[in-house]
Amino acid sequence: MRLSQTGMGTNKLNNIDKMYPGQSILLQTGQLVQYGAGLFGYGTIPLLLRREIEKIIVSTLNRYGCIEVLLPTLQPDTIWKNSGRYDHYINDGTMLITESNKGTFCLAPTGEEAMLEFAREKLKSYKNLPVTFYQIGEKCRNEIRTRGYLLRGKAFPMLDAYSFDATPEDMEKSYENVKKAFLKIFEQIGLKVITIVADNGAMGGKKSEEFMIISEQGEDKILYNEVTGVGLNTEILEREDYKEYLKKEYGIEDISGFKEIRTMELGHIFQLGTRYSEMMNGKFINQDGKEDLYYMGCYGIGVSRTLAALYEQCVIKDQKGEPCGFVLPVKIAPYMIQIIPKMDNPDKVKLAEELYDNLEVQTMGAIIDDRENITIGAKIKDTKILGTPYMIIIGDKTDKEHIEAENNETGEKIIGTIDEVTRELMSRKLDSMFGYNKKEQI
RNA sequence: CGAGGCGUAGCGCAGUUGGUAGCGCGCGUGGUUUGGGACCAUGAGGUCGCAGGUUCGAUCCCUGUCGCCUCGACCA
Repeated sequence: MRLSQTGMGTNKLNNIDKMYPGQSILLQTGQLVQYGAGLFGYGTIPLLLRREIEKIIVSTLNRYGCIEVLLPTLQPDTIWKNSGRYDHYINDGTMLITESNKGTFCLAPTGEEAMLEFAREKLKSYKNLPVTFYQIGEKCRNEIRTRGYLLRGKAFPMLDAYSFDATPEDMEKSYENVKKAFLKIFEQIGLKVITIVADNGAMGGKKSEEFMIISEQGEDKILYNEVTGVGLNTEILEREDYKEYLKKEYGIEDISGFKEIRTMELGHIFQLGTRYSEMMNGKFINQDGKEDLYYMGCYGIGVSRTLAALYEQCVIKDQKGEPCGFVLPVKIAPYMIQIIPKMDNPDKVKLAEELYDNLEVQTMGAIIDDRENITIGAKIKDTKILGTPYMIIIGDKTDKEHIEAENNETGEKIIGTIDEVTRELMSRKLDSMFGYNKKEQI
């Protein structure tokens, strides 16, 4: 990418939001644009980073046997009326609708209804089961209170997966399968998550767990045992039968050693049982030739929330301790290297272009900062604004035989000829990718 | 929906005890610069969120309204 084509000027940060420094930087530098409470536009780097997250989600779920599909966000009101959730979602203000001369349409806040319609067409026999379908699509929820920019928005990309099984035992297996996949996904993205027990009340199933990262920026309070790693959402304690529930479903007997901590919810999984199949007539033909209801599970990851969490985790600080930008992990950074040529020296520009072509051919993802009349110092700072992990300055001291790539996080320098440096960067990129592929075992 | 805060240039903010506005950064132009956020000169850019009211006159005071942020309530 040529920075001269992006409209990016130089950026100076002011008054960074202490609560959400990462997203504050994105907004101040125009990488995120706010249109209203909970409504955001994405600049190219956050968008590409979001795609990287989505790629990890898709490739992992596929490896765990799930099938990707895509459902519409704009849906006819009839499917919501059929499931009986139309009034509920309209009354509590969550679901946005739009009237037209062809009837009323709903902007889907979640996907159970549409996915059940989709699945019912195909999963007519027990021989078709088990199946887990998923999509990554835009969800719309008119949240009564948005919060933390991307962390709780009104329109946001979400992964939602739905499993269909013939028996409760199989549902349990599907649930555990997706749970394992989710853990793998967050591991690959580079976020440390814990799974905790959640209240399944609203969804009406048996078990429910949340994927949390421990963070003061989160809006959830959980009880957590640091020694055993067992945690639960405090909302559980509102259940009258919470003691029996924790013991029976999760084997948790004593919560006296649990401490209250703040967390950010990135994913949530549920065993739904037959609740939705009952409401929407989700049936298949069993071995005896009779109709049975699907046992379902549903599973979600907030993609934009995960993106926000990742950015917040990658914030770096200057000497004064003030947030000054990001360094994204090599594994997932849309662009690995930023090349900064000395623009008034035609030879150096030519060398920089050669290096840029080299890196692009190697598909490493390179940015060349070919903006005119911006000092090298300012361009160096801007590599941190974009979060590029490495930079290479092509200045007076640089030539084909002597190039330096600097790691933006550690300051470490890779020095060598243009080919040597390219090769070293390439191998680091491959290592970061291969590193997790190698470990991956189902 | 309850409580609090804030709406003034693209961004971050001053300010006017009422006389229609400034600063820093950014942006345009000319020049000098170019290895860790350069400098000089010179410009462009704002019906001070919106609507009423008080007043000779409102960005400022009053009322209403809309928007945004935070805390709470809520949250598949």
